[in-house]
Amino acid sequence: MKDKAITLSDIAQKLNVSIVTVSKALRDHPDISKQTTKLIKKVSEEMGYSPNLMARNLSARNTNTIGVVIPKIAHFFFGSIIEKIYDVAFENNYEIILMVSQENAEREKRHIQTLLSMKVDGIIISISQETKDYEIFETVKRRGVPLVFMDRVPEIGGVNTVAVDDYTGAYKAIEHALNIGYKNIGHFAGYTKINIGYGRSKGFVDAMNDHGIEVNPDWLIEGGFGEKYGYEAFLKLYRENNLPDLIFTVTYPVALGVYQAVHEIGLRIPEDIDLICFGNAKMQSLLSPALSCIDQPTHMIAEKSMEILLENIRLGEDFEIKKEMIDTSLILRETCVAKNKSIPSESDVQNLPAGK
Amino acid sequence: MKDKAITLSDIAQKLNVSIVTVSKALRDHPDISKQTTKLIKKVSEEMGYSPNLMARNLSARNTNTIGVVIPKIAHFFFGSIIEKIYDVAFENNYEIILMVSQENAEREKRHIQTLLSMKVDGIIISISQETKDYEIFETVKRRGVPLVFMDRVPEIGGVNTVAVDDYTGAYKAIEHALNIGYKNIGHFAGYTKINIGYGRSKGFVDAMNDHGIEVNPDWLIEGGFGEKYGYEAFLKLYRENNLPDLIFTVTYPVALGVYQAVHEIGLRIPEDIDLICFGNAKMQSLLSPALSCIDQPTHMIAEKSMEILLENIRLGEDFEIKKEMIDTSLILRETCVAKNKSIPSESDVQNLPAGK
DNA sequence: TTGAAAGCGCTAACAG
DNA sequence: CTGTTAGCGCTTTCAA
Repeated sequence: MKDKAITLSDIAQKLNVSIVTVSKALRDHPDISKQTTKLIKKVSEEMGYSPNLMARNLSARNTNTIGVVIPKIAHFFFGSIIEKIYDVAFENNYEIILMVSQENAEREKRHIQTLLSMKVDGIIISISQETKDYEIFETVKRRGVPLVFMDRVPEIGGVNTVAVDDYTGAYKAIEHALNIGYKNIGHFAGYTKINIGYGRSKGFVDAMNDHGIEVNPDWLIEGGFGEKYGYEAFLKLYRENNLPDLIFTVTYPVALGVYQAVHEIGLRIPEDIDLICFGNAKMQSLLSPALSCIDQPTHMIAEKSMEILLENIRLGEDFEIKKEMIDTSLILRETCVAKNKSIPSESDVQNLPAGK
Repeated sequence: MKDKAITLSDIAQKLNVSIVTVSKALRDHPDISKQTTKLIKKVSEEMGYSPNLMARNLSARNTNTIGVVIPKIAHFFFGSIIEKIYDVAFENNYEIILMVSQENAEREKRHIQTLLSMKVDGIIISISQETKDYEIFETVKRRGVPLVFMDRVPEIGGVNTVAVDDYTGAYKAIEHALNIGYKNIGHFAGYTKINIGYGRSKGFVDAMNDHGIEVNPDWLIEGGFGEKYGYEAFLKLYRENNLPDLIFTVTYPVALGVYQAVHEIGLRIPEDIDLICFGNAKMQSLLSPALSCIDQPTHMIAEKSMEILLENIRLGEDFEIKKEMIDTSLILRETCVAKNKSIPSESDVQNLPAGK
């Protein structure tokens, strides 16, 4: 009933040539004459030949495949990065094997092992929020598999990294807030053990201190990068009757959690509590009030990561480690634009992306 | 410099046993004694062995790998489905090869061919909005590769499908709108050539007609499933000075496009124009006003699709084609709750998902 | 220009 | 219980 897949040998038999000839012809090897190449291609097309990649990759040394490991996928930041990675891979004739760690270090490790077993040509990874053991990354390096850390970068040397300038982004945002009159500023910091949490948190603290304001430790809360954490952290402060005037959140899901809590309690933004977050998503401009943020250009992160990885793959041993730093920009919408007033700013009206 | 990967033969040599013994031991084959199995496992662990999946899959007949093709990824609906698919795959020890067609039929076809070449054990696909040629799906069937169509389903027989009950969902939503007093209802219908567009559109038309209201053709606009289309369709009606009272959009991104346009123009929802859409996303409850919608349970779609596919893989020829229909539910928030009034409903306060 | 031989790393069938 | 023999489908020498 079901067709068996056509193999090189089927084609060879039909044409009374050797398997090798067919193999070469299909890959436009100069050994084979134009004429036979053409014939062979035509026939294999007719027969519905499709190469067995397992076999091809077993004898060849490269798979034209890139492994990508991310912590989450139903998340604008990663979704957007992934989309771009897929596009760049497609243009360069690479396949992507995407793995999702769900912020779980154990799972992440298994995924990397699987990628090694799959003989991917290179790996791009954004580590989980709980990853502490970097041994597996050493293994990857030892295997000679090109590796790029993206956004969430561990503290190990000799690896490619593409990171966002978290520190400066946070610093400038807080500086802006101070300039418009805020003093009582809190920070929902996520995990400060991960570079992104650390950089953003440090930017916050330094900006405060540089402006002669001491950080209130009650308002500096660690926890996670998701909504639930923002929701709970806000409720905690609210119950303690100890709200700052402005909260700077480490990611935008954390800010959404705050919105949610604020809505439920019946408070108002920005009158009762004002907000700004690290990370952009097009939905933020549709929130009410529209959420201001520090924008990380996801497509650039994706492009840079792919660019570095592909070059590393191409050059192999000759490649020199690259550390890329991506700049952020402050996008002011309707939050964090004036202390204790709800003045919609004249700021950037976000245009819709063209390709939708 | 770089370590070569350890193979079975390396382990065999070190232990003075045959390759086969090692191979069997590592897979807990009953042939091998507990003791040697234990020893072999210990040693290969120490040596850092990781199986070569290319080789394994070439000699075995299955790859424990599932191919998934979707039109977009940076989109709540698909992102959410994909996340769940990854989870279910992980639990069942399958790997996922995810391909993104970007709503492009040509690309979709190439992706499917690649998946066949990769010898995936099965394929789940949500077809692109422009897919017309179904020949490739026949090829998949002929190859005997289990196939499940998810959400967007082509009109061909003899295939597994997991679809949402678009018709009933749309019908009930419109019925609700009519009940609360709306008569001038428009519909941004996307592509009605695809099942989801067709079903939703038909539900809309039938509900209207069944309640004795004729559909105004000016208010029934086709175009696409993305924001840009919603944005432009609304502007078109606005410029023509021909707005209905309520617009039912085929997807939630289309509704977001409308929000965007409405904001820019300076109109208000729901006073000037009211909205309801097909498809839920947690951000909708944070919009102002919170957007009412017809909820499609993404996790159930993902689970059902995987369940059917895995069973089809397990049973092979003995499997009987399944057609699954997923029910929707109406979630009323702050739009489409009362004609020409902005009354926040007492409706479902959406709780946060636990696992975030 | 073509093809025969060898092998990529692994598994399945059989025999000892 | 263990190992020998044959491949899986393809590519890469190397000889004709």
